[in-house]
Amino acid sequence: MVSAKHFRKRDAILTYLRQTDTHPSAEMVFAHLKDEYPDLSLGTVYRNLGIFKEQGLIQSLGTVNGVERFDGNIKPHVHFACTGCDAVLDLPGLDVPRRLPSQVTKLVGGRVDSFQLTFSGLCGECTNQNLQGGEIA
Amino acid sequence: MVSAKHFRKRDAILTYLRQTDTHPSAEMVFAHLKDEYPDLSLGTVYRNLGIFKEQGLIQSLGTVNGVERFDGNIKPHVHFACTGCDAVLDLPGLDVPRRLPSQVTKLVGGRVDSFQLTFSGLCGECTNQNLQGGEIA
DNA sequence: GATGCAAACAAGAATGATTCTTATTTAGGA
DNA sequence: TCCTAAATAAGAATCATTCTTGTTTGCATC
Repeated sequence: MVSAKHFRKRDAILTYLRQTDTHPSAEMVFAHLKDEYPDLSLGTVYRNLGIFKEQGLIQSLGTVNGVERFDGNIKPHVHFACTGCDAVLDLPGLDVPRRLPSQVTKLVGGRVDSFQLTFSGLCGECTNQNLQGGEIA
Repeated sequence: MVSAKHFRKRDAILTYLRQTDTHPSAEMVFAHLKDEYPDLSLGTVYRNLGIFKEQGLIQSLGTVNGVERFDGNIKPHVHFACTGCDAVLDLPGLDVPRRLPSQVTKLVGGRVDSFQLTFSGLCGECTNQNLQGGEIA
């Protein structure tokens, strides 16, 4: 049995990361799983996120507003980060330049493992809210 | 006089960021300027980096190993981060795809302000060290 | 079924980067 | 000279993240 009782919480963390498209932080993962696993601790989430990252099962998107965000989808793809609501969205269908990594390898003279392309700005929702309300402060 | 005595340290911070290509952290800026300004405080560096960032005079490259790195060059360009020695290098001459931002704007339905493309891996120096010594631990 | 071991875990302490607070100093104008 | 606002130093406070310690769980062996 791959998913023994022993690994229930660990599996739940990984499963959630693979299901969601919210690119959650450790805190967000914790909040989501707290209902189903009332005795889950934030430390356990952090530890397992670290393990998954090390194993290459998930990827880190770097920090948004000082908080690290994670992605269960490890295929290279492009992200958009909203500076208004801190949402992180996938940008599917955007082709990532294929030639670039090998160009980089030549330039650096080392080894290129991965890359990360993130656009940032205001998402549609935040833009609309700004236009309607006008109450930014 | 634009650069009054009052703004000496502030100017020094910005000037250093514009001169160097090391993409320093707050701590690194502080260490560099400490010689010339012995009574500079780390808090002043942080505060001014924040101000510059807000004013768009510098850009943040996000965190490398949990530490935020800054760049005095605000023109869009590509970076390489070495996971071995935490160096961050410019990759000049790499063309950033021009069509992408407008594509993103359409997809997101909001506003795109900037993007960030960072490759990561082992730089040439770290690769050589690994090959020679073999002593990674 | 009892025993021992190793992985997983909870809880909270500790760390480290970053921000905030407070009181002081400086520059420039009235 | 006096006043005001910006800049500053120093250290306290905060917050995300990691580490430590002791406990529990599952599994293999007896």
